[in-house]
Amino acid sequence: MNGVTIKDVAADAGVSTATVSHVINPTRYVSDGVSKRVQNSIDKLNYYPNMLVGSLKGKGTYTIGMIIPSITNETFGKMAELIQTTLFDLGYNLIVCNTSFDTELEERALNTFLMKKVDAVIAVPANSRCEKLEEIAKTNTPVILVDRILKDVDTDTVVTDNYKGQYELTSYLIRMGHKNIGYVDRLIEQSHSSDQRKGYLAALSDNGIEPDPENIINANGHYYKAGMEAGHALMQKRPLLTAIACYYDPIAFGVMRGLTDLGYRIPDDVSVVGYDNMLFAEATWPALTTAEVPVKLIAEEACRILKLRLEENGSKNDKTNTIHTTFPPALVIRESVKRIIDQ
Amino acid sequence: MNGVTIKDVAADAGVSTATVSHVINPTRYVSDGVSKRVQNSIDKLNYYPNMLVGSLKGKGTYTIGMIIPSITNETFGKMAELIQTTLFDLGYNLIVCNTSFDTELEERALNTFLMKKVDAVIAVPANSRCEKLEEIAKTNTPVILVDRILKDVDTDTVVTDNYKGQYELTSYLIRMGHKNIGYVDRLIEQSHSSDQRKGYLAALSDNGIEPDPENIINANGHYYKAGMEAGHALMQKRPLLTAIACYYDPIAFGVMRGLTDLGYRIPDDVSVVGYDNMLFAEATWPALTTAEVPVKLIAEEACRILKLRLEENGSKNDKTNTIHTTFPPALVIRESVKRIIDQ
DNA sequence: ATGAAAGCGCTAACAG
DNA sequence: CTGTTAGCGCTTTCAT
Repeated sequence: MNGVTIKDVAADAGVSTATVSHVINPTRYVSDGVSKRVQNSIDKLNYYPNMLVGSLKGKGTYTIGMIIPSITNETFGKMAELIQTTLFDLGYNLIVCNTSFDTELEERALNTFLMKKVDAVIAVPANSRCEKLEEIAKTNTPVILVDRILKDVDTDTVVTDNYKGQYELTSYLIRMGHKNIGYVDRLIEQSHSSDQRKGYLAALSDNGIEPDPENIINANGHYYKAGMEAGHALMQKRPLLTAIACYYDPIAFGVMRGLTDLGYRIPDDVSVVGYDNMLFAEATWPALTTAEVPVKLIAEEACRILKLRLEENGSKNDKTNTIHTTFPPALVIRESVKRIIDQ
Repeated sequence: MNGVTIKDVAADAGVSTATVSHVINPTRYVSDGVSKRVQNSIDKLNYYPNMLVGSLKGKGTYTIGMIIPSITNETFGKMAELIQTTLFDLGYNLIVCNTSFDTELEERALNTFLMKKVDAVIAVPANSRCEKLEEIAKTNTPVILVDRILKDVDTDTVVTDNYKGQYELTSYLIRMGHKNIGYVDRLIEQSHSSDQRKGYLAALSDNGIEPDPENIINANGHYYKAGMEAGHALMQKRPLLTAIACYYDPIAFGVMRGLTDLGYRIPDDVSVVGYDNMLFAEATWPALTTAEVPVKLIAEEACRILKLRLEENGSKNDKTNTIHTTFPPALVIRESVKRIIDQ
């Protein structure tokens, strides 16, 4: 039976609740004998101090709220896990809410965070706007945006530089001698995806290659099948392409499969690169060259900032300016790109 | 600025805190005019009622604690996500703690659950024993075990029948004409893995095939590379095998890769089956025949039981007996098995 | 070296 | 129809 309170312990040990409190914390001297008696009662009764009460006394809840589109997504999942374990070490628990890109759900989740008095919010928002997050940001509850930025909100942000990631990947293709480089883009326009495409375009321009809109196609989904279709369609209308960059590993995998079905050999006839370095990218055939979102760095930085904000709130100092950290993805070179130029 | 309390609202609206409370909940009649005034103040001040206080008044925290080895694991991640979203609809939040199979971490997580007064615990325990969980199970905090069972604890359980899953998979191979069937097992002995191997062995015996211990090999890890090595080793010592069953999809993928390197064609020379139906199983070449853990059913059943227990606790009725549900995995037939017998 | 009691935010029983 | 107040579990002054 739970519901053992400090009173029960105090009664059992024959002391006041104050003394029990001081034994637990320990916030003032308690004689050895009394201390032991109290400990015994605690153990005997299976007493677990109610942390929620502390929040009534201005101590914070030691709970952080996190919204995320889906922990099932490999990148997001890793972030959530890393953040959770790091925060746990700092004495905080994480309430995670999956939003599946549903704005309404997102808002409801944030509302419960507010009612549960979370000490901070970590968000991978569904869209580029979120009123509730704007509202919370004005509050003294810290908000930290991860992997996605938000319009009209001034909060700390920790993001990937997808422009640079795709720029590097495309530049790599060019260094390997490719000039006719296709790009499979996502259908829905989001800030970070357009950054990625811009990186592809800029790399071409910067290397004296005129970008051709016809070399870009939109995949109809985020799954490998969409990649197969896109690969088919793109190669059929642009047979001279020697390389295809894709916004996402599963799409790249689909493109490889699709082109193989069409009789192309990868990478001998067509080189392919993905994006995200998902677990299976190492296991495709040929193994996929891609760019890796530095999830671990992002999670660590988010926690570092969080800790900072939490400490600031505790000491009632002036808030320092918002922090914006950007991490470039790392090029992961494997076997899906062929060098078609002499060294 | 947060920290707006019911008092602030009451003062702003010129009413008592009781009235504000009754407007929010709504638990007694409040005249239209007053009600509107209060609502206005609430909106104006951005008041969010403190849910944590309710728990002091015996209302529960509407928070559920979940321990899980790693949400990064595809199956566990799906479970956590499905459980979280379902519980959210029921008005509950989920505190997730990743234990990475660390018993000590698991215990600490459970301790904080107790101090945060979670209304229930959902656990995918790291091992077959967990004292803290035993302790909690004796309490009136419901404990629901998912995907793993625990010795010496009488709690509700929702698990997969891995014996049956592997039995079905192996029987399928036999129906397709295979008699020399290898098995790649995991290294570490855990209850559910031995079930799986037993299913393999039983399917052989029940079909008049004498199990041969030499046909079984232990993979040195859970990643595809371990599968490659195991595949090599197994085929080298048992060249007559026509099929290999693996305890886990990534291992099966590794076996396919490894055997392909050795010059075998899959499934023409050797058939391969995996286990878990991970996302990439559809995308391997050939697409992997495997068994799917019915994650959705498991999550739904876990939530159904949870709801039941929560309601019971509320109504102080007698606890009904513990519920033990088992779901069989579903056979997912794709292209990695060849029929070598006439219909 | 320890106890008594106020008070955190809110609800519900009691008053009017 | 609405207000007053005790009390949930705990911490923390203030007393002793």
